[in-house]
Amino acid sequence: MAQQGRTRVTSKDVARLAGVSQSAVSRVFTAGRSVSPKTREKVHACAEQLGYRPNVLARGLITGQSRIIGVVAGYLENQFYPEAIRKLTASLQTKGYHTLIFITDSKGENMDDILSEILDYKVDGLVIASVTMSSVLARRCLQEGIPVVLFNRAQEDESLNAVSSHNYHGGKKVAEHLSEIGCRRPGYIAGLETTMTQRDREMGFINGLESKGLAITGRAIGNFDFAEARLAAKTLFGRPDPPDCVFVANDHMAFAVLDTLRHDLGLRVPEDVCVVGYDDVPIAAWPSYNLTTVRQPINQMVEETVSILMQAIDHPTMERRRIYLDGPLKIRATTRPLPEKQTDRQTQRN
Amino acid sequence: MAQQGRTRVTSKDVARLAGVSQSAVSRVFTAGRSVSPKTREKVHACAEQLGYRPNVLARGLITGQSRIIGVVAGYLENQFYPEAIRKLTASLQTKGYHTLIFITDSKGENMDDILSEILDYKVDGLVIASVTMSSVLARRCLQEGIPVVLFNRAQEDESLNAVSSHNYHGGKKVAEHLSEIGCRRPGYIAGLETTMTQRDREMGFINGLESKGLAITGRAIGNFDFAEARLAAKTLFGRPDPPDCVFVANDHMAFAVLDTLRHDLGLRVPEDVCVVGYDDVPIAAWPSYNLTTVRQPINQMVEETVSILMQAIDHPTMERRRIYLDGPLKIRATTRPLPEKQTDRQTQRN
DNA sequence: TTTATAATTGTATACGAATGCAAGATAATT
DNA sequence: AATTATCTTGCATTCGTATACAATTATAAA
Repeated sequence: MAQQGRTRVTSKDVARLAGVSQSAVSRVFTAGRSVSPKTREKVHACAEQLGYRPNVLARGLITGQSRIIGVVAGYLENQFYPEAIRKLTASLQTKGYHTLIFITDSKGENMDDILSEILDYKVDGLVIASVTMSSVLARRCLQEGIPVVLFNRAQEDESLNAVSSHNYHGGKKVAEHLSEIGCRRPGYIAGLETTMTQRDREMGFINGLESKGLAITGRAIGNFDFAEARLAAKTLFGRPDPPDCVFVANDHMAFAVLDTLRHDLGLRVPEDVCVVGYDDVPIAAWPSYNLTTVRQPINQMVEETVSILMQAIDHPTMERRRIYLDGPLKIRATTRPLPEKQTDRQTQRN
Repeated sequence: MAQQGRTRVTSKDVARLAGVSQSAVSRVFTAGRSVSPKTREKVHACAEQLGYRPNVLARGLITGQSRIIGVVAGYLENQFYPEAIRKLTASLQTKGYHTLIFITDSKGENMDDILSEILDYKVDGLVIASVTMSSVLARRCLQEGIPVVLFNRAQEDESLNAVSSHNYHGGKKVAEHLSEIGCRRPGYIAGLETTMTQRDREMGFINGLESKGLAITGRAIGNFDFAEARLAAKTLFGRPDPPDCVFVANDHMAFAVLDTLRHDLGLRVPEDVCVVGYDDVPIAAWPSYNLTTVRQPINQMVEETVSILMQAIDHPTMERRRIYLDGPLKIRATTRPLPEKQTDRQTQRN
């Protein structure tokens, strides 16, 4: 009774109208099948007249391909993710795929349930952005032959494909830049400690500093959250002998830090403190922030992700791939320009 | 050959293992079917062992319900939409539905093609955010019995459900507030002229001003775009006798306007110019902006949207509903506080 | 214990489209 | 014109699950 209004037009209806068999209609709508021009034309006309389009779900039942890619994300407050999802969706659309979105809470607690639901849809592939999945689930995907790509998160699990920027290099570049412009007391505001993204960025930063004879003088945890990052900034800069610069694990937190430095603590950026973020989301270029940051090569990342998915779908035996893309440091106005007389400062240090 | 790796577990496999019929297995996984406790338990155990879960697509073929809701959006730069999508997805997830996302370019040019693709998935419902759809497509949805909800966009097409905030009221509130704090030369920066959202906000603003004896003294077009809004602000405030306040058709543009006023034109907000936006996205509360704005009751909007969808799915004959929700004006720091001696200014005006 | 009633189960079929196969129609070859 | 090779086409079956129907079993009533 709930179906009353529906006028489901099927291939049979078209076939009847066109005076051909159902399989003829099917062939007209399947690329690479041989159909005579005459039949093709007739079927197309009838299909148009009835408003017929093949039922993707029924087709998927036969071909075993749903042409759906699952995308798991939480944490959409960080502009990086909507941006990534948009580009991913757009790119997949051109390949004839569509994205089924699954939202986890930021912590990714319900991740496993969510993923079970995804598998119910027999997705052809899976992109996981910014949340952890249990290795049990990972194994299930492998077993079911569903390609998985971890996006913007490296993972211990060696069996999964992954695409991310080279976080270690990025962190190192930040260290070198801050050193060059004469900063001597670097601070660090960390993201979620459980993520590799966080750890790699910090390690790169620490090692980069070390090679310049520097070390982190203060550290606080922002967990990739705006409000927590504000608190972290207050803590870090509230004590005596605060840092003269700070690397914040991503842009989203860096905005919070900038706001806190300027509006709550009355510090000037970059005169009193230099700030560097990571991601280069569009907001970073807005005049209010004009943030120096490491750019994530998001277009390439999306491209690689799609490319891996397509290949893995065609060749299930493909060995897993891990791609790390380098992004440039985009220098804007939250760090000082290279000083001419840097040596003055250098000597001061001794 | 592409299927090699897959171990598709079907209800038949479970049935065989459990020593029951396929239909028994089906009944165990279909709510409200009568199965003996013994069978249920046995089937559950076997299903678990094999890792079986019903194929949603195959199920959908029979029941005519895909449990997929299509969501069409473009313009994800505006934080309002990721936010809305997140809440919508989360809410639908709790009802056992999932969202298939379709991205249009901001102008919504490929809208009709996109929508055709959506219909191929036999979605149970459709949420359209911020883009226009042709009435041809609208009619097709109606004809196929697919409920459509326009989200945050009113539309001429009377046949479709719609949920949005009461843009006219919102615009009016802004006018009243600006008048109360003593502004006398209001400017307006418009969104996309083709949208009702834009028109309603402006009409409300104009009529609100009128009732206070005021009128718009300057107008420029930002088309809901950050860069265009910056240009609009430059134009509007670059000429002699510029406005002393400006209502910007949404927050996303308001940030651009604020940045331009402060960083390019050297104007102080709110001392020289007051600025009001629309949406109250999270960024509006960030210290750098601290924007006075009309709040969109996004939670209620999502709730209503889901509620309409669920009802329309259960009762296809339901008459279409249009919901306009009022949101409060959230006063922050881009408008002056109520002046004590407002009468001084009043007299100046004459 | 017998009969009436309800609960459970299996059988067979349908959903809508794709495809292997064999038959029929066309075109190419001699 | 006869023969062979190539296209097209329809028939029948399949994908994985739900469901109407009939058959069976368990339960309640007599």
